[in-house]
Amino acid sequence: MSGGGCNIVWFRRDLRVEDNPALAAGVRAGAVIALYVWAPEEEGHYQPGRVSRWWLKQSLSQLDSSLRSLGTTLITKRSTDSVSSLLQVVKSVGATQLFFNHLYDPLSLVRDHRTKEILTAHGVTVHSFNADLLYEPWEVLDDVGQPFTTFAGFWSKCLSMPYDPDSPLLPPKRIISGDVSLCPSDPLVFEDESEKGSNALLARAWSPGWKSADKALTTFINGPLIEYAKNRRKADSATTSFLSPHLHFGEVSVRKVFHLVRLKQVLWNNEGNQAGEESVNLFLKSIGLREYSRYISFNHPYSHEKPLLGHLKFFPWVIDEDYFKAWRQGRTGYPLVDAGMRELWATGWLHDRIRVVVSSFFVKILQLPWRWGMKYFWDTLLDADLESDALGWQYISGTLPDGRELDRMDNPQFEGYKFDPNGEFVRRWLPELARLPTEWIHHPWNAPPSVLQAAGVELGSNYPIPIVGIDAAKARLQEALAQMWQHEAASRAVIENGTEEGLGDSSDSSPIAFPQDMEEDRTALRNNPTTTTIRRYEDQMVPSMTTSLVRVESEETSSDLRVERGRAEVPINLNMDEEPRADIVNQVNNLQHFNIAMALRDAEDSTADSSSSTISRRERDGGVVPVWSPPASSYSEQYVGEENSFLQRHPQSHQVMNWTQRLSQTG
DNA sequence: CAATCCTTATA
DNA sequence: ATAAGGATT
Repeated sequence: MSGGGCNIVWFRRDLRVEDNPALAAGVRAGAVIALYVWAPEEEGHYQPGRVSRWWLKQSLSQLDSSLRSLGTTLITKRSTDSVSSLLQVVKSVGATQLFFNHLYDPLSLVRDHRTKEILTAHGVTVHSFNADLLYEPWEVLDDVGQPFTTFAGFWSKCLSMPYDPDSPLLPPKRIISGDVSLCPSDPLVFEDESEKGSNALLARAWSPGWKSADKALTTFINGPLIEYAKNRRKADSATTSFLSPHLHFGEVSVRKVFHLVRLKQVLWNNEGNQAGEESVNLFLKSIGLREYSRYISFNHPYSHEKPLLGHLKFFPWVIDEDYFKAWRQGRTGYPLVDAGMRELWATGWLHDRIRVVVSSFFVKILQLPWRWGMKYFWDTLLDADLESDALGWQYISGTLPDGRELDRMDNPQFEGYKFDPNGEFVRRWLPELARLPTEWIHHPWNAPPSVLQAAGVELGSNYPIPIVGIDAAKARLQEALAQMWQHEAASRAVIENGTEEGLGDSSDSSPIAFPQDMEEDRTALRNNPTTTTIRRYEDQMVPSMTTSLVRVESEETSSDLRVERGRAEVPINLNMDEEPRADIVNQVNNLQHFNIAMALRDAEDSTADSSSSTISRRERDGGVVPVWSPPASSYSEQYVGEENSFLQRHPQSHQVMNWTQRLSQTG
């Protein structure tokens, strides 16, 4: 087939052939070149982390084999600028049309707009589609045509739209391939040597790709779904859908999920099965939250950087990298928090409830800047998703109109008994506490010395004393909030008096920089752009000793226990018992090195001085990506309203809402 | 039946 | 924290 008049289908986070509107349209239009462009530098701070890249690699390879069975292959390009890569491919294959599916994160909104402009200017017809949502953000409006500002309103509107979400499309029967020889693929590198060991562990628990996505969906709908309402609150239950990473990469379409769940609901309804109703509603609600995260991102395209409710910008964050490190490494002294953070570290996964616990602890008890926590989630979660995570952290930080109040402090001890009443979750991830009776498992600092001794727990030695006491945290939070409101009022007064802005605002004119060890080494990257980003960010590595291994020893038990617990400890079924565990046995023997290694790492890390350099470096690098530069306009509104200037500077192709006025009425 | 206590959920 | 709903008296 000659390249003339062929169509490019640009895959991004829609790595599937089923229910893929862009692919379907491309196939209908004629010969297809299926393209994936890997340009992580475009994502700025939010380049995919180790586990995301691990996932992506396999998902792409499965997409490629699907495409091959349909008649073409996936062309991959390594790039630092998607749009110019697209142009190159257009030229080399002589394409006349481009098809892609919408994304709603701030960078994609801008990049896709630019793509449309530039390619159109080059005579290419660009078609874009909704493949990620039940309804496009601009379709879901209230009675007066404004976007909703609370989830409840948004979601009930979604559920009562006058038309159903589009039905899932079947995969194409056959794809007429464009001339792929005109456009050779670049090899894409998604992991470096240092990451291989950590990544090897992931494969025991997860299998990326649309096939597993479909399987996970069916398994969930036919199994755990009916009990979802009951079970979703248990910290370590394997009763959630485990669909989030699949959904993030678009391996299964949310519309398919929605339709199948709805079918089940109808079925249960006809059987008079009431139990299923609540479960279905709750599960669909979690799908709805994902929708809402896109909705928020579209309507507030700065929400990953800036709080939606402006007052939070006056919050006096505690800039303490030792706190931050203790949180990341699960050494805060609060067992539920620590267990969660160790699970995240070792597996890239965390139950939804525990995400709330650890992030709330982060913001309210440690009072670290929420963006640090969000960035860590982004770097370490298998289902890292900018829109969802931004929504989650803003919810926790009290900057959504309907989020939690910031002054409502959650107590990890009580939450522990709520979500992990028998302490099983804590014992699994904190083997050093394994022998502590349930009575004390969530507050070892209160346990009598004799109990601690019997359990082999030495507070301050093999398990930390709480790094911040609850009472102290409460006091500090009250103080911080008072200060925040005071500054907020002062700033508003300044504006109302018509005084020139700028007073007292200077410190907030740019977000608090990430600690330096969180930043990519861009120099290395620029010198060698074909490799993945080099990071000095060690938390992306599984600790040489994973907690599961510690457990094996501490419980001095045989392999069958390991197998049985291993099932629960990793989210998805796999046959751990078939694995020869020589590697693990080896590491178990090195158990004692675990804490030492950590201590050494701490010592090394403390030499790195974080802070100031980050921002200027970012500014210098601003040419490639539309870098977020916070506008210098006033703070007169309770809701941060400056994204209008963002939109003016970075226009979007999708319809843009004038929601600002609407928002300021709500607060 | 109303008042009160208790549980639960909270995007 | 608090509001709603359920259970209890």
